[in-house]
Amino acid sequence: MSKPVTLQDMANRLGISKVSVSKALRGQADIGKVTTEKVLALAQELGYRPNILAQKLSAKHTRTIGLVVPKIAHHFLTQAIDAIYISANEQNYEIVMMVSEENAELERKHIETLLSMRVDGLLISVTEKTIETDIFHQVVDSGTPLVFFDRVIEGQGFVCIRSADEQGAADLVECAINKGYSSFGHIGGYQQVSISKHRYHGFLRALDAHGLKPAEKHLVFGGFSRSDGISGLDKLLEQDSLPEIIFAVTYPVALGILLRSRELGIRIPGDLDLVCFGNSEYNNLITPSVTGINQPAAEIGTLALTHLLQQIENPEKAPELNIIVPVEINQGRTCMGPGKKA
Amino acid sequence: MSKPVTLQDMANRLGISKVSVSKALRGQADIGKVTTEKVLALAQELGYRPNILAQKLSAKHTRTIGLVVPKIAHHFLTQAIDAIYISANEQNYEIVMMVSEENAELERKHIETLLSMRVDGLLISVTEKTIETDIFHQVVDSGTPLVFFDRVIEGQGFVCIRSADEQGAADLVECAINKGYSSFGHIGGYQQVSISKHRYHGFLRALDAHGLKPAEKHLVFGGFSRSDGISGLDKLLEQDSLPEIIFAVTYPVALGILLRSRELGIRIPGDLDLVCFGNSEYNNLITPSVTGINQPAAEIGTLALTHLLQQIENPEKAPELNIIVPVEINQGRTCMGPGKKA
DNA sequence: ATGAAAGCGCTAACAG
DNA sequence: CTGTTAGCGCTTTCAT
Repeated sequence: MSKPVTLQDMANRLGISKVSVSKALRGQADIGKVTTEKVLALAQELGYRPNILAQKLSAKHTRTIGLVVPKIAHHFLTQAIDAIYISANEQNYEIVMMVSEENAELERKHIETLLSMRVDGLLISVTEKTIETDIFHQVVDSGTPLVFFDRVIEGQGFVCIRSADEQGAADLVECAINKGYSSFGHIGGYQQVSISKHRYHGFLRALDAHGLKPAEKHLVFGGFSRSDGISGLDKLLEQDSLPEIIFAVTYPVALGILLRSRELGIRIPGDLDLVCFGNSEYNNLITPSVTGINQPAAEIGTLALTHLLQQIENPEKAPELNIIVPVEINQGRTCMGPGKKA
Repeated sequence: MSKPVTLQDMANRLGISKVSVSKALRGQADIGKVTTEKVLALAQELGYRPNILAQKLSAKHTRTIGLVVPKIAHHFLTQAIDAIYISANEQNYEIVMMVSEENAELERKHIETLLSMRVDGLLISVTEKTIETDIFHQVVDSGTPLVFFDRVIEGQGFVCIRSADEQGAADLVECAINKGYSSFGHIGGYQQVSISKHRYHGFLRALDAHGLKPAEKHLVFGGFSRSDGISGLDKLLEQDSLPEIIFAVTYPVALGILLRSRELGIRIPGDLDLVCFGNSEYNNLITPSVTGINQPAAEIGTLALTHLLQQIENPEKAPELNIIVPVEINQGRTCMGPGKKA
């Protein structure tokens, strides 16, 4: 209930000026040893805590970086966030994270707030519905460094760090082709989102390289979550036939497919096979484990932070940069070859 | 690169005082309609963003609450954090989250920082190693409302919101007893942490009620993560016999046990059965699904925030309060009765 | 309806 | 070595 102790309070008690107190506290060389010690002792005694708000207000930078993510209960993001927090802590930066809840308007609002907080830079993974990009340009134009990670916005001059979505998808599909599959379906994400587009393109590219083509009716597009996998499979089932194998845009979507197929008595693998982009720490405990892609989430998070800090310390405006981190296939049991059961 | 626009800048442009600008921006009634409109238009044009630091510095409260968690890649916490963020957003509060990484010193440092930021209140889930509690008392004594959730500190006058750890554990063990088990082991957490103690006590209570007692050699205590489950099972295996069933203190520990047993060719269920406190969204996809406890993570998070805000708005010092949210058993396939395979 | 003055707590610049 | 002055950007009196 008591008001926090201020520099002035301490100055009064010691009969010196608050500037001296401030200097002593920060160990500046130009203050007498005795004075410094007296100040330190009093600070200790009174439980003095500097007001960071005031410190930041009078400083040029805040050593705070804003982090905007679409959600946190998401395996990739959770890991990336974790890594970002840990490295920020090492570098003595604070993170202020805001959750956009896959809502583009909220995302915008959060960015405004973060700018109002005068963060030194912004780390953003966009929502699955983000279309307008003017706010991001505003950010950069106003001189605040910005780095996108995972869900990025490419071709507009930004710095982006992401998984090798297209290549990974292509490799995965190629791997399935080599096992003998020829009829592919895709349950994909909204096409305005970079990762959806890349993964879909990788899928098409690999098929094309083998003279294959997916049937229109075997393509479904929606969101990234389990429920989208469920509804995606339902949509596929409205058609007169199923593909041999489905490529799901995310791991949660694959799980949705798994769950729904189980409810409907469709055997995976066997009746229908499955690969997806992504993985989870639980995958090797799941039956069947899904054949998918490991994304280096922590690495991407750390890399994004590193590049952001670099921009912050190096105030020239960064040119467009696209860093694409390679991914690897994780062999599960949902892609064993056409018709084969695990 | 351009300096942010300030009230003064706008005042100069309009030839009025910055006070008027400030008032107009906030829609105070005592400013002329035309002036207000001119101000609003200019603000729009210039992309004015209030400096939140300055606003907070001159305000009594910051509408910011500090959140300290031991980690984020943890099913319960992820969900609780998510809920906290969402309700805070609804109430127009900002969350500043810091991750203590299960490190008591870092936890302390983060709390200091948060106090220095003049957060209006603190939400804390302690590390698995937190022993010293003086810092928490300092917080409360200094008049900053504090609410513990999940991993709480009881009996020291704090406000705590947690799952019914003891009752849940007792119910779970009771349920196993009713299925015919009589030989129980426990892979538990450090006993200074509230949830470890409660779950262990519930375990003992249920056994005791049926005249049962665990063998010393079947009790292992450590941390809360998968690796602790692995090493815990290894320790148990050094003994001359295994219990029929193990009660694991957390879901990750149970997974560790599952993984290790699989490596060693110990069948679960069958050779060894298993129950645990906790669950995950993947549990019904895992083989075998673990019989465990559903914790209302979102509810606990929201409740914690609600109580904190209540304290913030109601400045009397809150008396000790322990809210215990009931949990429920989730039937999996690792506790089907002694000797039965799933 | 508008603004001058003072203050939030701290730091940088410059004197003494 | 220590202190004065000024300023960070905003809000709250309190006059006018």
